[in-house]
Amino acid sequence: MAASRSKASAEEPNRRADIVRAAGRLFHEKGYSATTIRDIAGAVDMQSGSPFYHFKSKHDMLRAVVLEGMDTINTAVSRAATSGKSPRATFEAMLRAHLDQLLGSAGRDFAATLLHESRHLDREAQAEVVALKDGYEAMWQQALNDLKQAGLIADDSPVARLFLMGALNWTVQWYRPDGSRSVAQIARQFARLLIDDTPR
Amino acid sequence: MAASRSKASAEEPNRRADIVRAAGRLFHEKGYSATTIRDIAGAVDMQSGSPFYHFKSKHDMLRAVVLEGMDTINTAVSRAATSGKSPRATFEAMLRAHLDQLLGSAGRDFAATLLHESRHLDREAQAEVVALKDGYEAMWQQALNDLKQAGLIADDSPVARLFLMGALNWTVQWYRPDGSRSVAQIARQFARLLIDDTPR
DNA sequence: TGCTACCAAGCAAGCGCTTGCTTGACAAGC
DNA sequence: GCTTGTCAAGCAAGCGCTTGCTTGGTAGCA
Repeated sequence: MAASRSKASAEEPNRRADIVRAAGRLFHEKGYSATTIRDIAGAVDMQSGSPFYHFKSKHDMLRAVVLEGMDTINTAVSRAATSGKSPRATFEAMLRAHLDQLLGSAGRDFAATLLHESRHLDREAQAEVVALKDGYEAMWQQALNDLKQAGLIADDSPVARLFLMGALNWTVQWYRPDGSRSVAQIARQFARLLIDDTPR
Repeated sequence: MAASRSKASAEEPNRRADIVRAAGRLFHEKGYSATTIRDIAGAVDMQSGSPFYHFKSKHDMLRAVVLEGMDTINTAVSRAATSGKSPRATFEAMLRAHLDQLLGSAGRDFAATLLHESRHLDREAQAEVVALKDGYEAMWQQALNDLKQAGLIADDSPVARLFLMGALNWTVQWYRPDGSRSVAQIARQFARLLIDDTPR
């Protein structure tokens, strides 16, 4: 979104974006079903009926949050994937980008909601998300293929990709911003776990 | 569970267990908040007030489901861990046991609810689960330490363990029983991704 | 007779969402 | 310069329904 609008100044209120942000945070914290319209409205100092001026339903709010998550993570990882570095460096940059979106304060709530609450979307919106996700995962599959071609990994099968995506996405469950490990450190260590570049 | 009761015959009705099973399935399918007491009661042919004879609240049902999940997966993996085989074989047996509980028809719903709905427990029950989970993860940490000692992996740090647990637990999101890969095949491939036993 | 396991009915609270109306900003007409 | 009309962005109230849970009663068995 945000792209269809020409000016994105911080001056204008843009309450719609406020609602999406608040909804994202609450969906992430409490889950979609346990979050009420009154929670969301209260978080942006509105009456409980007012968000429906901007969204036609609660499902529609979820859709906005999930698509925002899909878009930002896709953009960030695409940029890393096409940075034109070596397969190994490209791969680690992709890891860092993915984890940044998932764990960083910027889009954390959107990405987490995307991962955990998408099933509450109606069939139509769900298909929309699946299509975007397929494209996203194809990008990772390509990265693994490149690593294999370069002789850096032994297995670039789809299961290997799912293995990796699982390890990445599960970080949401245990990563703490105030912990001892930075996102970049985790990305590097994950790369090392898959790529055996120490001669022996 | 099932241990605190002496007889576990299939003859006696044992409606309480029926409720736990139905609740587990529904919590897994729709999520805790989106599942109603009426859903659960209906699934076992009861009126909506009747489950409260067996459980004092909906939270209590969730607690029963989650503890059942924790218990069965812990038991299964413990048995694999102490089977006295080589570190490599033990490890793969543990992978298979974990994935069996997570993906097999037996305890799938319990395990999945444990993974995704635990946050809806009250603080008290949550602490109970965390304590059990810490013990469970320590078992995996030990397995990684053994692999490192045997020279089969390069990294046995906690991050490596979290990496592995993530890959394992994420299988819930993509595994399909009617798919082309069996659980045992996935376990083997996962082991190969971490252990480099092909000489080169 | 007493206990287990349940039903039938319903309560209070909270749910998503709708409705009719207000308010401030801005532009056009005179 | 003042009125008039339009519009976006809400507010205040509440509707119909669902929620988790309670209660009084009772059939069946020991």
